Amino acid sequence: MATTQLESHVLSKSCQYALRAVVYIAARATPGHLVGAQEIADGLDIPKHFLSKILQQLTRNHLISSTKGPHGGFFLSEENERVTIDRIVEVMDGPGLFKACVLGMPQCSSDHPCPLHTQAVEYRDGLYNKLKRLNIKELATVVHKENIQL
Amino acid sequence: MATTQLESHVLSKSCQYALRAVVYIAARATPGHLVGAQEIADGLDIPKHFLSKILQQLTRNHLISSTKGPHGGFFLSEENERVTIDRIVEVMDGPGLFKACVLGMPQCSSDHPCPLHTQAVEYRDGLYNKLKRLNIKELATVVHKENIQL
DNA sequence: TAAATAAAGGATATAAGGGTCTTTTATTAG
DNA sequence: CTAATAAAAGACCCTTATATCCTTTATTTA
Repeated sequence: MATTQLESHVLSKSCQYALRAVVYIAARATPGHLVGAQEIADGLDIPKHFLSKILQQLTRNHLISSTKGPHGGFFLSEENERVTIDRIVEVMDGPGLFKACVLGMPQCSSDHPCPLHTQAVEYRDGLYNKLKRLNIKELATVVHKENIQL
Repeated sequence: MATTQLESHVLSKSCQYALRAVVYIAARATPGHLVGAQEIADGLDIPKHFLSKILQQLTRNHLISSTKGPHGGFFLSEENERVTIDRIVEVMDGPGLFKACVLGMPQCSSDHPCPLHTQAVEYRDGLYNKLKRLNIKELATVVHKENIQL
C-alpha cells in the first residue's frame, strides 16, 4: 500500500467543484431567480468561501455570469450555455492537462514518445474530444433527463 | 487564463519518477552491475534524495529489489520483471486513481453516475486495462526496441 | 438616502506533495 | 576488524492546493 495515501486525480478539486457548480446553476437559475453562492454551497455540500473563489474565477473568464446585490447571484447567459466543458477545465486547471505527457517528459510527442505515450494518448485525447464537443447546456440536459445527482 | 497555473496531472510526480526509474533499472541492471540511486538520478535528471525515497517505497512493496553496500544498488528479480505497471501506479498514487469519480463524488457508479461518468469511464478503464496487462519487462522491451528516450 | 444583500477581492491559515539533508544500517573489500 | 560504500530511515523545509475570514463594491428595496 502507499505509505501516504495520495488523493490522486485527473481534475483538481477546484475544477470538480466548478463543473458541479456550473451544472447546478444551469439546472436551478431562472430569469426570476438567480442562484447564490450560499445556495450552491448548500446544495452541493461544498465550502462556501472556497466555492466563491471558484465562481469569481469563472465569472472573470466569462464562463458564467453574475450580478451583485439583493436577489443577485449567478446565472448563465445564452452564450454561457454554449461554453464547452473543456473550457472550464482549462480555466481551472490550466491548458496543460490534455497536452502534457503522462510521465512529465517535456520532449514527449508522437515523434519522440515516452514509454507510456501510446497507452496514454488514446485515453487522454478521447476524453478531451468529448469534453470539447459537450457544452454546458447539453450536459445539464443529460443530467436532468437521466436524473443524475450532483 | 487560470490565475494560478496548476500543474495538472494524471500521475503524481513521484509516480512519474517511479515509472521512469523502474524502466531505467530494467534497461541498465545486469547480474554484475546493480544500478545505484545516484546513477538513476543522473541518468534521468531527477533529484537524488527524492528519488531515493521513491525507490525505498518500491522496494518495501517488493516491486523492485536492492542490496546495500559496495557494488550494491537496485535490480529486478524475475518476479519483479513480471510486476505490472498498474501496481506501480497503485503503490505510488494509491488505489483510487482508476476507481475514483472524475468529479470526486463518492457515490458515483454506473448505477448512480456523475455528470461526466459516461464520458470518463470508457477512457479511464481503457488506460487501466492496458497498464494492468503491461509488465515491467514488456515495457522495457518496447522502450528498447523503439529506442525511446527515458 | 439608508439599510440590506450578495458578489468581488484581499489576506491569511492549513494540509499535502515535492524536495533536501543527516544519521543509521547493511554489505563488501582490504 | 576496519574502512568504504550504498541503501534505509528519519527529520526537516518549501511550494502549492485547499480552505477560511474579513473588507470592499455594487445593487436593490424601503
